[in-house]
Amino acid sequence: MLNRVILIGRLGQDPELRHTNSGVPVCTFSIAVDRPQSSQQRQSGAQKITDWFTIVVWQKQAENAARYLAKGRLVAVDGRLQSRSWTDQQSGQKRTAIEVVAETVRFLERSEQSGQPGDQAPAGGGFSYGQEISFPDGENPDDLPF
Amino acid sequence: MLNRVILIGRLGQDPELRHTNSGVPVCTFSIAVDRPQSSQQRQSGAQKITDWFTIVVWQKQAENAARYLAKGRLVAVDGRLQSRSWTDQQSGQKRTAIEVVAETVRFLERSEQSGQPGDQAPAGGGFSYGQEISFPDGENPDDLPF
Amino acid sequence: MLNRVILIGRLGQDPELRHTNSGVPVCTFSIAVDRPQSSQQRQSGAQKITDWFTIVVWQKQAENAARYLAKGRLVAVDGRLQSRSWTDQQSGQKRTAIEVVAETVRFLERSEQSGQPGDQAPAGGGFSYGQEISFPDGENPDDLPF
Amino acid sequence: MLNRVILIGRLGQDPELRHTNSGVPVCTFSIAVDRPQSSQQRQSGAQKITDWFTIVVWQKQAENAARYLAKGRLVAVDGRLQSRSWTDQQSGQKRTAIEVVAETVRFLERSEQSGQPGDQAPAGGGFSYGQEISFPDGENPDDLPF
DNA sequence: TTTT
DNA sequence: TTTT
Repeated sequence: MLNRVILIGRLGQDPELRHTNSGVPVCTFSIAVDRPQSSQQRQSGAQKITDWFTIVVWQKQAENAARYLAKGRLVAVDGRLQSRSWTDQQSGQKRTAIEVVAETVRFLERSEQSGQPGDQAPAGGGFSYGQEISFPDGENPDDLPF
Repeated sequence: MLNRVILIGRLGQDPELRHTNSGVPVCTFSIAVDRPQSSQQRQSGAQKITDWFTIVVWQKQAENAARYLAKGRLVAVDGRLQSRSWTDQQSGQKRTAIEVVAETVRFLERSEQSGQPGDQAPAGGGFSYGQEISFPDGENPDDLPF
Repeated sequence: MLNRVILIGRLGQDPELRHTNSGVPVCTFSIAVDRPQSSQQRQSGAQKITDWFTIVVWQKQAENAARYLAKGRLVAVDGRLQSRSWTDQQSGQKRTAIEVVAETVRFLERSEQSGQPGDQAPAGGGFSYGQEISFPDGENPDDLPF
Repeated sequence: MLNRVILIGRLGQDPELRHTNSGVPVCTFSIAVDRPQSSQQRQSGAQKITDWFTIVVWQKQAENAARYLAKGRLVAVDGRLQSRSWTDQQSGQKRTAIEVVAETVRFLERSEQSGQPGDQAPAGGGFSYGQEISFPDGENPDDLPF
């Protein structure tokens, strides 16, 4: 009934852009979120614990994420948790994945440079540091293409 | 760096209480969270989609959750997302589970009656409708006992 | 850049429905949110502390809130914080109010009965317990009518 | 019963550190949070709308905030909303302020340099970019010293 | 009152 | 798999 997730973390890899059968863009990437350590833990040299989450964005912000985000970038994600179940073909076991479907993705660092040749911010400053990628879809008639 | 999840949903089964090797109580349960449907979807008779999430609570609130919650109860959970990875013994595959470690669990319905014989709210009203279960642990030296 | 608020509380009064000059419905109500008390505080008979917040909902959910909510009802609100400044006519002082603009409002209790004569849930179950009021506006060209 | 706020914004001024009568450190600062604009609004040259919020942090993180934050810095705040009422001495009117009591404050930008002479990060890297300020108090026996 |  |  209520379902809200907010995360700040860094992309572990460049984002991946796909399209549903009907052509709707979907972008996925994973982010690393460090678990808070007490100063005691830090001082004792305890190893840092990192949680990894899969983020899914749709439509326009999918395209923007694919264009402007890259491995290592820091982002803030505001969205909802979603569970997806399927039967593993190999083992016949039922498995479940949990992903964060982002409503908004905020870039928390200026991308000094495009990670890929040809990647350019639109003229006129259409896309810049700290800007909201756009707005969520919320209702996607199509299944995820993966 | 920032990791926050808020969910409202209903328990799919009675909660399970376990203890770590060092005796720390941990309670787990899963909740069903209905995905919002547009009124159009509702009217068209589209089937309701439900996401299932595993909730983990520690220490005192673990004991309280085990005592006062039961299948079907409505709760609000405020916590953080956590990923846990392991290698499946069967297939040798690496797998990951994502759980919500609750800081607070709120009961949103009066429990008309205890689900288990012997379950009683403490005298003096120590535990009542809409009350916070207690406070989070945040730093659990022990691994999950499962 | 990121702005998210989630509250669960009870209406202090019946909601008020107004309309902007261009006819857009806006509903406001205030909710009481109890501050968590430690069991120690409770046992020591410390008086309960309650925070009061103003909730603003727009458009369709404004109408629904006005129709189905009433003093005393328990709701979950997911939205964003907003500050509004004006100059007090009396004193000439600049003042600021902070409100929660709700994206979604969830009814956490079945409304056993309408609070007002004539208030009826639409036939066909269009509006029921635990349902999302509708979806947010997000962009309101008109100022608040108060 | 549930009360959660997450904000990302920039400090409008340097933070202020005070102490309660019993010596507990409290730090306050205000942050500017830009309201999202559609690209249409941006292109039409609509003026940016900014909401201002007061953040309150206690104890250790109060000291850290006072030491490491400064006007203009970008922070993520995770906390709870609080209302505070008092009677204005001038007018005799009852007034209310709403503040965000931060549980955690994250610095989202490297502070290239201390804003104040004498401000130095502790040797040994005790306090660095992207680190959590510390943990909240939650129960402050003393009133705010202002 | 901030910043890009 | 990230980053400081």
